[in-house]
Amino acid sequence: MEIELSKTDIIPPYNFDFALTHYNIYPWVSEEGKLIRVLQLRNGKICVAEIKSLGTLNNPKLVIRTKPSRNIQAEEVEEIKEIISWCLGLKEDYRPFYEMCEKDRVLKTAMESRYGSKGKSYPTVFEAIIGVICAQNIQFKRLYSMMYNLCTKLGERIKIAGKDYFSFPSPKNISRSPLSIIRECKVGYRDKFIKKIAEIIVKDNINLEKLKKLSTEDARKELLKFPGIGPYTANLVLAVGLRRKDVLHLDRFVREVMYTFYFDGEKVPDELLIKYANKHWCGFQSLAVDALTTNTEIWAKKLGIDFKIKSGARGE
DNA sequence: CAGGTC
DNA sequence: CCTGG
Repeated sequence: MEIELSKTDIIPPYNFDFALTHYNIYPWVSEEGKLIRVLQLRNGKICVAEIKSLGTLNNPKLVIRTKPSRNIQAEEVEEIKEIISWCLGLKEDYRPFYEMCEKDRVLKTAMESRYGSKGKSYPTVFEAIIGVICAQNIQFKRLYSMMYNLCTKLGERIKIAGKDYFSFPSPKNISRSPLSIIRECKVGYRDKFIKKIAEIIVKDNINLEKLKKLSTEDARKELLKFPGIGPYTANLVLAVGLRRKDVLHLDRFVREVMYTFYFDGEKVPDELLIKYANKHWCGFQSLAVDALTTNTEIWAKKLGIDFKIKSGARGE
């Protein structure tokens, strides 16, 4: 089954190549020009979506091929299209953000090589929450192995052309797996949080997708109720799980980048960083931070700065 | 010993 | 608190 997405589905500019080469956290996989991932549909069905580009930056066109190809209902096709559109931000208009970058020499430089890129987000709020919890306290690249382990040990397996693919595990799967198995995924102290959150969702029958309809403030309040979710995790979930642009997460990488490029290398208190972001990147804080923390060591050279922390966006 | 949370 | 650096 092939699904085509063109002008009416994608707001240009759209840079598919960026999506293909950055932040491919399992179950996202990039293979031979195709972006692949397993999806679990509302009715529980597991399928694989393979996305490739046939268009250009200003005339984007994507084709989604779904496997297995048989027995896909019309409403399932629609659902797959919606999921992919959401994850890749196809309907997001980033032009106001680019306009803002024009006035910021650092952001302008950071965005130069990724014009038309749109942040990749998680298909479900649940996957976003677990993903961000795994992102606490680590160098970014470790996130890849944690998510890979969770999927291969606890996700659903599907074989396509002799190759195994895994879905991101459902709350139910996680909630009923022993702590020791979750621990084996090398998630460390996060194991209890991950299991606890899954248990709460199953026991209280919570539909996390409803958070997408709430205001950023209300959604944040709901997120903070879960164990293991503090201000950092809540804000990053809002950014990568709910596509909120007006949130800021401060971790060591973000702090370091802001000190270096906006405060002359001086370590200033968080309050000042927050104030700066709100003032200068108003409404686009999360997009600015995304730009600043992606391939930093590469574009920093154009500004004559030798930035020491590696970004991890490309997954090494 | 990070670093975000408890 | 875990784990990788």
